[in-house]
Amino acid sequence: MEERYRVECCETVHIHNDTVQSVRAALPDEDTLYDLTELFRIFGDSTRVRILYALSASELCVCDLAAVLELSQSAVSHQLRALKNVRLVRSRRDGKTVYYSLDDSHVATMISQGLEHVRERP
Amino acid sequence: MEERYRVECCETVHIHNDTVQSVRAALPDEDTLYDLTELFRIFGDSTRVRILYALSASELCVCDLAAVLELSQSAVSHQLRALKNVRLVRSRRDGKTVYYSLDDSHVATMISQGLEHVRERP
DNA sequence: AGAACATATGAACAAATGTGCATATGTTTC
DNA sequence: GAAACATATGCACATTTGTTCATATGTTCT
Repeated sequence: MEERYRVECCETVHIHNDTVQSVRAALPDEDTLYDLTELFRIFGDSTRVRILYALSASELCVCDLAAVLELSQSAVSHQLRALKNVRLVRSRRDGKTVYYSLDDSHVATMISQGLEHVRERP
Repeated sequence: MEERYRVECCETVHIHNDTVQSVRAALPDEDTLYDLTELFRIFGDSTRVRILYALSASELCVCDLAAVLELSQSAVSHQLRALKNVRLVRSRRDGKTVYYSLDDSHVATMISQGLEHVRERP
């Protein structure tokens, strides 16, 4: 699925191969990059962003979330599982009810950074 | 595409409707939520995450990026456009070459928060 | 034990999306 | 102006992915 690439860039050498080499070296190892990608991939969905934002306001159970976001219980539950897999949220059970909340401070930071970004310019 | 929802949550009232109401009120307005979602959606792709990470190391031209990430010029260019649309990257032209860099500090912060997150636990 | 309720999950389908191909645009050099 | 090069873009297609439906699991209460 991937076109063959050239090690030298742009055929000519007016841009240094050194840069390409050093940036390549600066990339995290493949596992870390995979995890990072997976994290942002899970972050990158309308429903999940809304879930995360709601949870940044308050711990909520599945049913509350479904009500807040006007989604089916099943859809919310599926998405919560995905969020939990990358540790964006955590859960605790209280009787029949399962409460979800943001897992750690990074999540809240990312959301607030995102908000600042979109609010910065028209 | 969306199941009808209940305003009261969980049929019974053991979880307060107050919470649902207040969380709903705490959600950003629809436009902001749309932009935030769009931002994270663009963030949430393997190729684009790698592009952003590479750019966090150094300003690069399209061709350099293609070489660094071992992707076709076309694929990189398509993704750069998407990244530019949500202002995650910016570009400057120098002759035939177009250089890309991260747009602002939020982007770098989000990446580093993401990295910290994935590195936190096994 | 059985009924009622909250949540989780598997399968299937519709919709969204990334990539390659071909080609267009923009810039420099001869 | 034409050729060469770097980048951009429209289209088509294969893959991915979010939702629904039906059902399973887990918990409480009588």
